[in-house]
Amino acid sequence: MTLGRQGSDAGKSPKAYLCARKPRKRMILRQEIAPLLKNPPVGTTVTVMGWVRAWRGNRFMVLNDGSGPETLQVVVDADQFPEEIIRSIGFHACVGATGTLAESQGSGQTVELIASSIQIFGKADLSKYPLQAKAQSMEFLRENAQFRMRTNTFSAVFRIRHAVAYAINKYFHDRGFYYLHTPIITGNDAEGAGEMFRVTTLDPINPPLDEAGKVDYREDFFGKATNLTVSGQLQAEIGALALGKVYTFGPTFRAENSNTSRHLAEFWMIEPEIAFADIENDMDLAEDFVKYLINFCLDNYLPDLEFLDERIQQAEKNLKAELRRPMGLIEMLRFVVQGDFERITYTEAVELILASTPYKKKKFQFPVAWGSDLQAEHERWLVEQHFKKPVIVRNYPKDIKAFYMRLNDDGKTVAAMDILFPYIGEVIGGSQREEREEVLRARMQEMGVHEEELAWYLQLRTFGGAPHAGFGLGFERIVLFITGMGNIRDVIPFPRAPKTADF
RNA sequence: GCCUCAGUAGCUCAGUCGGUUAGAGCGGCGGACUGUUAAUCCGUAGGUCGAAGGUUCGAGCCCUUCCUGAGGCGCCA
Repeated sequence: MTLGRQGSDAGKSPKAYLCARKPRKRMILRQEIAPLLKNPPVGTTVTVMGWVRAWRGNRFMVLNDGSGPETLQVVVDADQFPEEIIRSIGFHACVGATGTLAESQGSGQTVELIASSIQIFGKADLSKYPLQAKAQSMEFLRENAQFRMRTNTFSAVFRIRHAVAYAINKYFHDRGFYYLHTPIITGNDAEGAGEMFRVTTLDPINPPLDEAGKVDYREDFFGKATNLTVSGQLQAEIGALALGKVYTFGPTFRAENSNTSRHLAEFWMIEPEIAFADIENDMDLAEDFVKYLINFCLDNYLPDLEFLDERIQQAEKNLKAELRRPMGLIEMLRFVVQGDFERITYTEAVELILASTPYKKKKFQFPVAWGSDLQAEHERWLVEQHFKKPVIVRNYPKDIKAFYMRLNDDGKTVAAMDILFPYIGEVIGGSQREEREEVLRARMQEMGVHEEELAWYLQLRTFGGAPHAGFGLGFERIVLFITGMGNIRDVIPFPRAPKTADF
């Protein structure tokens, strides 16, 4: 039995993963299909276990066990097995098969398993089972999330999701960062990143009231009003100003009524925070980091990416040429990691948009002016039409950015940066943090952030402060980009969004 | 939260100008076949047309409200 496959663990002896004791008699022993097919031991007896992807001609059973996108065709001589066994084989039934691995007589695969014994683990009654052996809509599969990982598309998506998560931890670990767990329940109401979910144990029908007749949170579990976190950044800064380089990687919650294919109410976010760093260091780290994640998937999960690439091309075959993606998935991923991201200032971005053809032809719906935020249509023009590659925009007007971002010498802009990707828009938002106590205090006042709530945050500047910077990467957004999926709800196993909390 | 589109069989969809008994492909079920590649062939069952209300002699189709989904926008990662 082997764990791990194309990753850095591949090639190690399978024994390394088993405990030292000898296999017991009743222990289930199987070989996983993806590693088996890398170097197929033709002529030997093997046992595989998985779910039936296709059952053709009462003779050919195609198995997949999730170890990769690869399938193994099992040849079943119906006369050699009881009818009950044969009748139990069907789409997405769970089956084990033992037999001899042989060169395939057919043309769709190189090897196949000639079954000598078959074990039915779980039948799937096709008159009731919702999925079919054909292309199904993403929406339908989302409603049947208990089964969707058995499909080619979603098993590939979730293997890639794993790969990205692993690569994140590996990247930071290899570079001396420490993984910091910031709180999921927070008493800060000043994180400044949108609407929050209230966490309470008070009776919602009959809550305790204070003298003013308002809900008395002094009687709540934590003795104060608490919420689910919208960001671990402020706490990560504590870590950076002690451990030097830290990152967080955990769930984040935003109670915004966002109905788009790029937003979730519960998503995972990576927030590195580094001491002794300015906005330039921050951009260098962010660019190197996302390129690493993409390269890791290209190097270790290419079969899954190839499947997803093929799937997108099939889906877009019937679209008009101008609606199709200009590049295939893998082609685009290679393109992104090969070149430098374009780096421009907000001011330059505004100038470029004002000089653009769509602006002159009044194709943009929203006005463009220095001081207002770039609209999605402007960002898309910059990334997809003008530069045709990822773009980092930095030095935004201070009035449209958060209080903790470092004020530039011009007094008008802050050292903030957004990385914009084709198709998915903003994938990273970051900044150099304001380390000058008096400037920070003034900014908090300006933005209406109460000092007393963030006294500890200000103290990081009073005592042993340092220039520092960091950014937030939306985990599902980068998975969305790497898999080429169209909706962020399809790259998280159990999506949470407005009116959506099934499973 | 806003705009647009959609909701008809298990799935994907067609349904003309409001008119008799609502259709197809796939899937299911029954059978045939057995070196297939989403196998193929024959047969067959399956619908409260998203919900409620309204207009009309008559509504899948028109009107109102609501629910759900998709795409776009805003908020952001």
